[in-house]
Amino acid sequence: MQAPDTPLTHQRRKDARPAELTAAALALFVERGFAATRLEDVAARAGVSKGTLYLYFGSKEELFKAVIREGIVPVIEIGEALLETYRDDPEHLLREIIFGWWKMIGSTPLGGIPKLMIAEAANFPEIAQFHYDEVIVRIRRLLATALELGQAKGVFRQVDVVAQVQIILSPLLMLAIWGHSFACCDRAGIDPQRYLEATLDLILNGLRKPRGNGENGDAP
Amino acid sequence: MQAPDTPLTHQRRKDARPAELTAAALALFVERGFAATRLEDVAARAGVSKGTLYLYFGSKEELFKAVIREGIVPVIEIGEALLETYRDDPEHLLREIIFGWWKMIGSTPLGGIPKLMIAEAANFPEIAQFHYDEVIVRIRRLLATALELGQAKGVFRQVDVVAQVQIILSPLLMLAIWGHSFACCDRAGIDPQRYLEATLDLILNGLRKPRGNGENGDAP
Amino acid sequence: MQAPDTPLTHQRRKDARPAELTAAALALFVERGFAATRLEDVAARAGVSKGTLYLYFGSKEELFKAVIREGIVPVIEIGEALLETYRDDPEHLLREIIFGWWKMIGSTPLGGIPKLMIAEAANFPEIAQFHYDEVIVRIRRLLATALELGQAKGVFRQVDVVAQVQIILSPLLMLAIWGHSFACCDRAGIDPQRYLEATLDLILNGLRKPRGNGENGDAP
Amino acid sequence: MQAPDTPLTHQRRKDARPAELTAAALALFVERGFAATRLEDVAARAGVSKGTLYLYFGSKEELFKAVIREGIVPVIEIGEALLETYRDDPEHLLREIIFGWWKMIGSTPLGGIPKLMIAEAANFPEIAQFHYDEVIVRIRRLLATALELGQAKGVFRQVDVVAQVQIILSPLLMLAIWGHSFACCDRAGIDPQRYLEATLDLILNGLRKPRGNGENGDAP
DNA sequence: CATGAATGAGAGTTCATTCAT
DNA sequence: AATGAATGAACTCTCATTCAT
Repeated sequence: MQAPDTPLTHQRRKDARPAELTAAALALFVERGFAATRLEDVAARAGVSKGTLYLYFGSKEELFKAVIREGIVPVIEIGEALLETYRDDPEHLLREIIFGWWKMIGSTPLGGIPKLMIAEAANFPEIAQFHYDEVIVRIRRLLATALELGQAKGVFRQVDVVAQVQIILSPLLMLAIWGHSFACCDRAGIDPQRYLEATLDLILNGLRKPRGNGENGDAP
Repeated sequence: MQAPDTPLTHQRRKDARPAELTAAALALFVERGFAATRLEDVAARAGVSKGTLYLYFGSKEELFKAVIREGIVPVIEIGEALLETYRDDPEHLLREIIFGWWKMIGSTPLGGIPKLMIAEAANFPEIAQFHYDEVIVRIRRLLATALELGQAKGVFRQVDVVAQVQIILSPLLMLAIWGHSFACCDRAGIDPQRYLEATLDLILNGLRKPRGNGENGDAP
Repeated sequence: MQAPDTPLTHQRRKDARPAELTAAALALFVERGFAATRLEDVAARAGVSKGTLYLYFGSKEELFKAVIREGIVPVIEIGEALLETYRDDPEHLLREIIFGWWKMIGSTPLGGIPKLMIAEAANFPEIAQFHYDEVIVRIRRLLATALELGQAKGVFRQVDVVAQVQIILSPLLMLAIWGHSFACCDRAGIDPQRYLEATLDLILNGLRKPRGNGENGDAP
Repeated sequence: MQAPDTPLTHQRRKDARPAELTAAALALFVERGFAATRLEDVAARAGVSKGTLYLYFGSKEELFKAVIREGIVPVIEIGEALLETYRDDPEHLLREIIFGWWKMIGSTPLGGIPKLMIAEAANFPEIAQFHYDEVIVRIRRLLATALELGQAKGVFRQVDVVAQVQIILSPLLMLAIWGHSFACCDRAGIDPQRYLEATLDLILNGLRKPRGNGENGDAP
């Protein structure tokens, strides 16, 4: 059975090229950093010649921008959909966010973006701003909504939501970052599932309203 | 009779040079990354000429190694001393570790090292290994001891200590990293003290053995 | 019944292609120089794709040769015809040569060729030689003949014909060159007609045998 | 007998370098054009390495600017001095300008600048403007003054001075240009002295007021 | 000790040229 | 016949490193 579409014709390649190139670039930028990555290596990894890169991206910086821009599209609708699905069960919602993030971002090549953006933020302020506005802010908002939902439902105690959101995100980001930095030094590297379970354990226990008495957990 | 510090000034400068150079290098490496930092800029920031750098460090990589090596000295004794001082009060110990780290490391130029090492770990595996062995492992051990102390004292519940140590470290590292990356995008950036208080709040509440009834599931 | 020019249009385009391409190339070579002209721009100016150029010219240098070769065809018969027409009136002949040259060459796109050839002569000696032999030498010969005619007729005094020919040509060439170089800097640029009239004025007055007395110094 | 100054010390080289480099660049830019000249060749011709160029000039274009800028300094005072010296003898003044120009500019490496500037004017409009304002305009002014002086003295007839200035300059410029373009094709190339004599001959005869009658030469 | 002029390997970028469609 | 995606050699420019002063 033949696929009905023309197989690997010129046009087909051309359409796929940008994504192939940004994928190759992402991998190398994450591994080596922007400055230490040679465009020739990016091209080679994508199976093309150095010059071909310039048919699709005007400069190394353009390529970098494209890499970052593509890294956000998937992130966005995922979480917001979860919000609707698990509106009634904040703890379950938190679990879904955390494991969903790992499945769709953290464990994929996109998981390298946090490391990359952190390393290059100071060198590319405008890209950093873009990433901040389009990714970070939105993820924080998602988490904040989850926490507030839990508080409204009386499941979570009153906490500094703004701070907690950033705190809760940290172990997730560090998990992804770790995999692209010290993982190789870390002989007995921990299993992500176990790490995420422990994270959820700490967070839920840390946020949960104490049982028994109906009072606020912060009261002495 | 010569003032005793006039000749000393010259001598002192000479002795202080390496530290001045690594300080300058640290600042720039953290800001721009290793590859994107020009030795000329490092020299200029330290107030010397490019060639002078090579009187003290054989190469750019040597300089990098020195920067990392110096970044560990302070880390080490601080915590272990704390361990002895607060052996009887694990919650207080945790608080001292966290705020002590911020005061002595996180808020100082050394606070840039996590960002730097994360970014360059893959490019310099042996330096990464060194940093991992000498810094990361020891900090983890310190925290692990604190947790185990708390468990032994019945203050903390039974948890996955290996995982929790890494999880607890994450918000601290991210605080330091943030200050050297997205902080400038983050108009309403949170206050470190507030952030650390919230961190401690989550951790303690998350680790604490539930009060009153002795029948939490984790209890032995 | 088909309109007879519909099929012709296609055919005609095909036949006209080389000329369209050399015209586009001439314009850009003149404006930017050979090395600084991109074949892609030439193709775009001619309304074809880059690859099409290679259907007609084997290389950039081939294209350059073609441009130069075409630049000579018109030059040649013009003047020699004039020679016959104005054989009896050397002053009129000179005027016709000068203004004819301006009308048919200098003020047309071909007027850029002097600038182009001057700029590239050293880079393409063989093309320079070709242009020299086929254009320069012939124009000089034409002018020399005009001068000699005038001398024979007793209208012009005895001068160094070889030198005067080159001298007389200079203002013409410079007029054409100027239009493709400094013209844009030259706010109060002079009108070509006025310039050519003044040129003719100087030349004729400079060549003319003094009236009345037969004893001008140059006369034998 | 030792020269009293330190021979070829570091400092001495450094002072001489820019001029050595612009001299080398001038020669190659004139020969090949700006775009076709490789900086490596410029460096080699000046006896330094590629990188050294960048210690003195920030880019190829900067180097080009410097080349052009240096080409004007000598031009300026020469002529104006002549103006004072030969104020009383316009014909002699003209002769001095023409032969002085040849000796000090035309026959030296600076003689390549006209060709270079003509070729590159369209590519570097601002440099062209600079050269136009600082060189061309001033030379024209000098010549115009000479003509007007001659007219005031009754030696030259009334002519279109603006046009004549440009016309008179043409043979000079073409002489210089020729030497850097077609000279090699021109086996029987004319001797500059003879060419300049003929030029002066044409100009003076062309400008001179007819003898005998005191009337304007243009009158019929 | 300290300097900074000089180097040259290496990276980003351009563009003439080719060739499958 | 015409296209334009792909190539890779060549060029500009950078910067770690050296060394005469």
